[in-house]
Order: sequence, then C-alpha cells, then structure tokens
Amino acid sequence: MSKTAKTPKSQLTEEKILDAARKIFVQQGMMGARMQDIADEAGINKALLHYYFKNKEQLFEMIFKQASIRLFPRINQIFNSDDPLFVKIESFCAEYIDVVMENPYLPLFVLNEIHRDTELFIQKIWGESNRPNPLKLLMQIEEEVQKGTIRRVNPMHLLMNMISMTMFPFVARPMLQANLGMDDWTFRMMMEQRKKEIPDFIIRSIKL
Amino acid sequence: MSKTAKTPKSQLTEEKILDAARKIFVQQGMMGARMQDIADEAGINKALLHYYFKNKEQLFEMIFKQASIRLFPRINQIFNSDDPLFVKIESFCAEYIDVVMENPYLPLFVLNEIHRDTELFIQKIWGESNRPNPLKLLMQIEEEVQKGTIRRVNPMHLLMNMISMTMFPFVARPMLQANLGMDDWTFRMMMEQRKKEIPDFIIRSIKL
DNA sequence: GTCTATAATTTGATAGAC
DNA sequence: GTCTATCAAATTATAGAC
Repeated sequence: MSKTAKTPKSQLTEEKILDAARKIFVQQGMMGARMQDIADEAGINKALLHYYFKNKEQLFEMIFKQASIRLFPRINQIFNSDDPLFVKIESFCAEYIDVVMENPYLPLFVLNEIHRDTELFIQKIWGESNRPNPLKLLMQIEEEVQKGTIRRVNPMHLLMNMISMTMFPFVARPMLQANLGMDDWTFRMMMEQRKKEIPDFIIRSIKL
Repeated sequence: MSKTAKTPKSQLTEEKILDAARKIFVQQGMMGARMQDIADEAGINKALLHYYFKNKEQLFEMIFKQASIRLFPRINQIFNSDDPLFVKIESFCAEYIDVVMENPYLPLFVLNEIHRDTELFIQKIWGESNRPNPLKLLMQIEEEVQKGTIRRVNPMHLLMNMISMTMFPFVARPMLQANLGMDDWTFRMMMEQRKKEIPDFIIRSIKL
C-alpha cells in the first residue's frame, strides 16, 4: 500500500473534516475560523484534526484549492468554448448561477482571501490551469463589433458587466436580504430568474 | 471643559489611531486585524491604544460606523431625490464611483462584516438613518414602465444590475488586477470610464 | 485512528511608573 | 498622555495512552 492510499475509515473522516472546514472557513474566513469549531462541526476533537492536517494553514489551502477547482475550470470552459457570443453569455450566467447556488458564499470567500493575500492565491491556488482566462471571449466580442452584429462596445466593460451582474448578488446577499426583507426562497427564485434576465438585459443593450 | 472636549494633542493621537485602525481593519477585517498592528501603524503602543479605545470591538464599531456614514447617506440622497430616472442612474454611478474611489476597499469590507455578523450591522451600525432605502427608486422605475418610457422590466432586477455593475469592480479589484494584469492607474481610468459606460449600457437596454 | 490532557504561542487587556 | 512590563484568556499544536 502506497503512502497516499486511504483506508475507507480514514477517507470517511477526512471527508467529514473537509466538509466541516469548508463550512466554517467559508462562513468565517481564514482568520475568523477556529480549529475547535471545525472539529466540533466534524464531530471529532482537535487532536484528530491535527492528525489529518498538520496545521490550520494547510487545511485552509486544501479547502481553498478545492473551491477554486470547482469554480474556475467551468468558467474557463465556457469562456473558451466555440459557441457564438450570445449563446456564450447565456451559458455563463446559467452555469455560474447553478454552480454557485450550491455554495452561495463561495464568491465572497474567494474575493476575501484573494484580497487578504493575493500572492498566495495566484501562486499556490491558481496554477495556470485554474486561472480564469477571458481572452478568447474578449476577442470574440471584438469580432462581433467588426462584423457589425453588435454595437461598438469596449469588450472589457462588457465582460465586467456580465460578471458583475451574475456574481454580485451572491456577494451582497446578506445586505440585499437584510434591506429588502428577502428570505432564502425569494433569493433563490430571483437568481433563477436572473439566468434569463441578465442575458436578456445585455443582449438588448448591445445588439443592433 | 466638558467631558468630551479634546486637547489638540489627544485629538491628534486619536486621529492617528483612527486612520491606522481604518487601514488595518479594512485590510484584514475585524477578526484578522491585530491590535499590535494598529498600534504599530499609528506609531504608538498597545497600552495607549487601549487608553483611547477601551477594547477592539469598540474601536471596530467606530471605524465601521464612520465608513457607513460616509457611504450610505449619499446613496440614499440620490435614491430619494426628485430627479428623473435616467438622471438618477447617472448620478448614482458617478457619485458612488467618486466616493468609493477614495476608499476602494470599503465595499468589500462592508459586505464582509455584514456577512460575518448581520445583526450587529443592522442594529448598531444602520440606525434607520444610514440604511439604504431604494423604495422610491423602485417605484419610479415602475412608473416609467407604466408611462411607456421604458420597456417592461422588473424594477428589482434593474436596481440590482445597476448596483452590481457599479460596486462589483471594487469588490473584485484584486482578482481583476491579477487576472488582467491591470495596474492601479488602469483600474482608476477604467472606473472613470464606467461613470458614463454603465448608465449608457443600462439606458440602451431599457429605453423604448 | 481516536481520545484526554497539556504544552506553546498568540493576543487582547491592565497595572503602574514617569 | 505615554510608556514598559505583565497578566489573563483564547487558540493552535503536540504528547502519550488506548
């Protein structure tokens, strides 16, 4: 048996820990999270936690990398697909909202941590493979402008508008819910609508 | 001399502390910030820090309230003005970008902390007076729809689109800069453009 | 692999001299 | 008002039994 092989039991515990850590880290951030809370959430004690993960930082990096891997490759897949522009915009919104709906606090978490330690993020988490790369999409927008399919528009601003309208509600969720008296169900329904609403809003603005 | 009167010296030190605390808190969040770091940044020691502010929480609340007061009343002023819709959209984008450009990390900070402790935020920081209230703007949108000035659009989605496109670049700034190789000057210039770009983008999408 | 108990470290907060 | 020195509490990490 190799060094990295896992018994069924250790796999199960490791999974429990990772689930617990994800929940606590995403809720509290790297600094706010307490190893005790993670252990409690996992139904084990701190010693066992350290048995599986040498220290907090290592556990954090694992969680963070997992989160990035779940999020960014799918975005890149859409950014780099061969679909026509309007289809791409629809796919991006729908796909992103679907993925994030299951981990609603992931975007804020990611933005937080990349802000807290940009270098760590770029080097250790994004290894070129996970790094979002919108280049092809940007060129595609420029092409459509040249062809006269859409109005003269700055591709970067268009990209930013699309990403903003899709991600932001997740990032601002507590503020929105507090201010508009929106419950979880309503928020969910609203995001479901936005899968159509955002592409529609964009296309109406740029089509000739 | 009343209890709250301040000598020139104590005012100066208090100001130094608040500036330092703002910087550290906005950078690290409530949990990540260290009293030592704040003291260092202010060029004093921890004891003196506690002399001016009883504890970390009190200092944090002060900073946070200051930040909120700088941000939200101006937003409300625009939300509740009597300007026509299109003018209002332009004012909001321009004003918001201008205010936040001077404290670029304020939005992420606010969203973070409201996420961390929603109750504290709503009760202690927003005292009805600071609370963003978009009701009038929402009704105004609905009116324009009725009048046939703009297409049939869900006011809430429109509001969310506007806020998203304006705030999000600040929230995602480190990610954007890292991914697009954007330096500070470029970011600044881009946001300057967006004061026109966003209203234009919106109006083209909704006008009939 | 998992636990209890405890060490080691960090960090918020205070006492007391000047 | 400001500092040095120190305490007290919280929190990460480890030792060692089972």
